[in-house]
Amino acid sequence: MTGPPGIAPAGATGDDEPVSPPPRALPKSVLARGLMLLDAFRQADTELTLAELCARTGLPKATAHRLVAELVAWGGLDRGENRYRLSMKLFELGQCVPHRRDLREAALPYLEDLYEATHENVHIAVQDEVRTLFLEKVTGHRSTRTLARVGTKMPAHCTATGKVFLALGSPVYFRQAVAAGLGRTTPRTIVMPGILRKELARVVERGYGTNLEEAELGIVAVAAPVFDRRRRMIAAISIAGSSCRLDLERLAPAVRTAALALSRELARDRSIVRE
Amino acid sequence: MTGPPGIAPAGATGDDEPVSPPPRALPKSVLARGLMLLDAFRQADTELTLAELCARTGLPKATAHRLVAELVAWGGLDRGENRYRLSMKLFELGQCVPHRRDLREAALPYLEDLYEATHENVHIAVQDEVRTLFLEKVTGHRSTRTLARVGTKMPAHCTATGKVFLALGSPVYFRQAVAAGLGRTTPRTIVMPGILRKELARVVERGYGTNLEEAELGIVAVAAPVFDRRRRMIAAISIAGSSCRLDLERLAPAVRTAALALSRELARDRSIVRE
DNA sequence: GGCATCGTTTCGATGAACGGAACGGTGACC
DNA sequence: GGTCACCGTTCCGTTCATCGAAACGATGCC
Repeated sequence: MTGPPGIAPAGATGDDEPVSPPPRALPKSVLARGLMLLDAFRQADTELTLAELCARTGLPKATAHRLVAELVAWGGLDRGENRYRLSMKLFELGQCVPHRRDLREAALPYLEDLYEATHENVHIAVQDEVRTLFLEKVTGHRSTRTLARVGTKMPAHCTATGKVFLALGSPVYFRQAVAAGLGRTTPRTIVMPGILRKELARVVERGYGTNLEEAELGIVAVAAPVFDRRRRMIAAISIAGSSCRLDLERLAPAVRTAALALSRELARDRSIVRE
Repeated sequence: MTGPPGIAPAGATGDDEPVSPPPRALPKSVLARGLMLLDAFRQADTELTLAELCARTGLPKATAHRLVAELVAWGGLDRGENRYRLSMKLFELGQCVPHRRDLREAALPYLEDLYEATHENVHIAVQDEVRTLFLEKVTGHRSTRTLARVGTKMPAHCTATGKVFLALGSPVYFRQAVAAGLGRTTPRTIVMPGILRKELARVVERGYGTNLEEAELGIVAVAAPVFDRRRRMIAAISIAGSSCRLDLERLAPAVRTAALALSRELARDRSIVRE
């Protein structure tokens, strides 16, 4: 409920709550409340205390205590001296996600080939809402450190993989991304829809997308699309590294070739098709 | 229901349930029931229908239906035309598990080095109860296909990484493993506790463990321990591949060196210490 | 020693959860 | 095309699991 249950806000005595508590409507269902607790770990990873969990979820102490105990019993949380953290069981569960598992296993050899040729960061990503989600990242000692992490999402409009999705994936991606706002993360981020559209046209024309320090200063990337058997784009492969070391023009064919080979393999045997 | 609600088959009134249903005590808690549904996907990955979920969990249809709907609303399950599957959100959640994330990120460059030198399967694993859990696996086109998959567990006594844990990890590992039974998976699996103990002594002596077709015929492996800053073993690195191509004696120093370098790095900066 | 904050436990009121039963749709089989 | 089997979905009266304020004990800080 958005409206506070009391009388109209302008009333004299009725203003009991001093504006401060943003009372997220708590889900009534026990299950939903328990799952909120898991969600609480997603932004601030590391460990959380019971009090922190209460603060993040808005649950009363007693309730959170009970539910957390149940999550620990299930094995989803580990507790260490008044601290809770996500447990290895959740990692195992996450690895069972079929779409991700099959795609990773099929892609990894190609990613390794690219890594070996460049020794830079090699990714495979899928589209998730308006963001690009990194399924896997291969990196080494000689690779430039980047922000991209496995399992995290970045805005589509400022990443090479995301741009490929915006250009070659479902048209709704572009609309959604613009509607969500083209946030600026570096001075070189493309924030004007018109310019982005031109850029995406170039992606279509060339068959690959680039990122010229648009997500992170000093980091450039090049990405190519992976298709399923019905020519629908399901993933993107990219190489990212230092802007002064990477020659994107030269790398683009290699990335495209890898993506093409993976596409062919996917078309051949398994059905990594969304429904 | 397996037992028809009619009269007892053999006559006597007391024997209502004809032995067949192993009535797992259903948890009363809603949260635990909901989590059971997620667990149901762990063995038989891929997709499940509502009826299959009921069969696996023992939940009544109406209850499962309600809870599944809630899991879908949370985002943990995707539904596609009367089919449910684990969603990408669970993958993301699994990637937040701090222990696994930090260890993987620190280890990956060393795994890549080993991969590049051998082009065989390179793993990093931790110990989970009596099994060895693969946190990461690097593999390529030229690598021999093996059973080991990221996020899955294998018995400790028949894997190279597991043996290193049994030999150099907490002494309870060995006791637990023997108590759980040394199951045979190939003719070369070591199933006698005495022989295993001798083998583990050799691991201590040499500083690395091997697996000579003990988990999978035709596959051999060599593994070395990774220590935290307090010299407690927290992981193992291994190389696995075809028994006719891999020279374990020659690879062992490389694996040990990588594990040692990783141990030093872990001791240096981050605290990947179990509480 | 007082104070703040933490995690834990208690317990009676309450309503969310339960699940048997009924319903509508689909595909296989005869 | 009629029947059957099985599916997912919805309904609804009963009840027991869930709730959370309050009290409690432990801990650390001023």
